[in-house]
Amino acid sequence: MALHFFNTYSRALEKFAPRHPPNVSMYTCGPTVYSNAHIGNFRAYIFEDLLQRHLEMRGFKVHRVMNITDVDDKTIRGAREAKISLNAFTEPFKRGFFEDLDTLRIKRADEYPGATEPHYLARMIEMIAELIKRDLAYQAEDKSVYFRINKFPEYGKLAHLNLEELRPTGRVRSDEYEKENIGDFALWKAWDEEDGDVGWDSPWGRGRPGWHIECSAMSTALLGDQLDIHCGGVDNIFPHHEAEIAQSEGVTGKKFVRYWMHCAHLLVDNQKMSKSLGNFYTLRDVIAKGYSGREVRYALVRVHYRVQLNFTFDGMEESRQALTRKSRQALTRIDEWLERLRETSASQKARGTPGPTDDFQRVLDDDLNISGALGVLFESIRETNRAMDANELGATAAKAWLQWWDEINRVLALDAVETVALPSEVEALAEARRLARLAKNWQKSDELRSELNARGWEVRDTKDGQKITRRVGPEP
RNA sequence: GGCGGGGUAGCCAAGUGGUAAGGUCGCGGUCUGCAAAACCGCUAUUCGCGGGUUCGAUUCCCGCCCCCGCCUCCA
Repeated sequence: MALHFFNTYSRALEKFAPRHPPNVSMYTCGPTVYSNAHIGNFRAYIFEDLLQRHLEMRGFKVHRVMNITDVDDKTIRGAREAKISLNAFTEPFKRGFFEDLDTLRIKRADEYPGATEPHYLARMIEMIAELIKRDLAYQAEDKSVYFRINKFPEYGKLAHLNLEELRPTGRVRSDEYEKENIGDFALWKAWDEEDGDVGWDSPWGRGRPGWHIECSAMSTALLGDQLDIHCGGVDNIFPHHEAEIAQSEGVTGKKFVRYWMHCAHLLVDNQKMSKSLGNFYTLRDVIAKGYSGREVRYALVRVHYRVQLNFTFDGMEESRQALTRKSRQALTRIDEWLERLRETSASQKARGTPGPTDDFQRVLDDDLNISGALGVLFESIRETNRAMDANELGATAAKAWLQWWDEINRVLALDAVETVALPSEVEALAEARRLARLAKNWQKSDELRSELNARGWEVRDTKDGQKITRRVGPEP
C-alpha cells in the first residue's frame, strides 16, 4: 500500500500526493504560551513529529512551520496579574516549550513564527483589509472586525457542521450583539481596558489580532497560499481550522490545504484533563515522577493518533517495561539487543538467516499505524534474539539489522542515552567482585552486588562476565 | 439534537470475508552458584448485544446498548 493518510476534510483515507514532490509543506498549530504545555498538547506534537519523520523516511523533504501564540486573552490576563509586560510573561513559557520538545526528542520545525512579530502583524492587517474589500469582513459597532460567514458558503465543510443546527453552549459571549451573525468570528479585536498596554495600531483602530487570522497569515507567509498538510488536535477542527480556511481562501481564492490531519484527545484516567479533576499534568509533572522523556515519548506515540489515548501511570509503567523489560535496569531491551547485534556483526559467523524487511515502513504507510509498526519491531527483536541464542545469526545479517534499526529509529527516536562511564569506586567494586567470582566466593560476590545496587548500579552476570549499568531514573 | 472516535484476553493495543499481531501482567520451563537478561511454553473456541447477507463474519449490512470527545478562540 502506498502512503495514505486520513483526511479530515473528506473523512476518507487518501493517497498522499503533495503538490511539488518531494517537497511537503506542513503547518502545525503550536502552543499558546501562557503556561507550561501539558501532556495532551504533547500528544499532538508527537503525532506531528511522527508524521514528519515518516515522511522524511519516505524521501520527502518536509518544510514545517509551527506558530507560537503569544497574545490572547490568557496571556494578557497572566501578564496583567503578574504585573509585567506581555513579552516578559510569555518568554519563560516559550523557552520552557523548547526545552520540553528536546526532552521528548521532537524534531524542531523549520520556523516558529510568533503572533506578535511586526512582520506577521502587518500581514494579518493586510489580509483583513483584503477581506473587508471583498465584503467578507466588516467592522462592527464595537470597533472589532468580524468575518462574515454568510458570505463564505464553504464555512462548516471541514467540521461537517450545519450552522443552523448549532446549539448555544453558553461559551458564546452574550455581549457580542454587534455581530451580524452569531457565528461571525473576530479578525481584529478592538482594544478594551482589560488589554492594558497590549495593542497595535491598525486601520480600524488600536487592537489585537483574533486567534484564527494569525495562523492564516503565518502559514501563507511562510509556506505559500496552498499547504500540503495542516495538523492539530481535533478540537481545532471547529472553529479554528474552519476559520483559517475561510480567511485564507477568502483572500487567495485558492484551495488552502490538501490534507487536514487531526489527532484525538489524550484522556487521563478516562477523562479529559482538567485542573478541577486533579488529573492535569504538564510534561514536567510526569518527568518529576521519575520518568524519562523517552518513556513519555513512547507512552504518547504508541497509540494510533486518531484514537483517544488514555494516559495512566500504569500505562507509564508498561511503557517503561516495554523499553527496558526490567524496571531497575538502565540498559534497555533495545540496547541489549543492539549490543548483541554489534558483537555478532563483528564476529566471523557467516551463517545465513533472514535479514530485515521493510514491513515497519509499509505498516506506517497506512495512516501511521504505529501499533502495527511497533509490533514489527518487537517481533524482529525476538526473532533475532532467538537466532543469536541459537548461534545462527551471521555477521552480515547482524549488520543489516543494525542498519535497519538506525533507519527505523530515525522515525521512533527511542534509542537510549549514551552509556555513562563508571565512576572509579564503582569500577573498584566491580573488579573486587570479579576476583571474588573467580575464586567462587559467592557470598562475597553477592555482598558486592548489593553494595553496587545500593549505590544505584545494577549488576548482571553474563557468559562474557559481569555487566554494570545505571539504574533507571530521570534521564541524565 | 448535530458531528466525530471507540467497545478485541487482567490491563494496553493491531488486524483480516476463512477462522485472532505486538506490548504488559501472571504461571511453568531452558540457562545461571543464585539472580538478571535472552529464549521456549501456557493464558480470547473468541472480538459490546440482537438480527441479516454468505459455504464461512470479529471483519459487510440493519437495528440497539454503553463509553469518550467536539458543537464559536482547549492539542
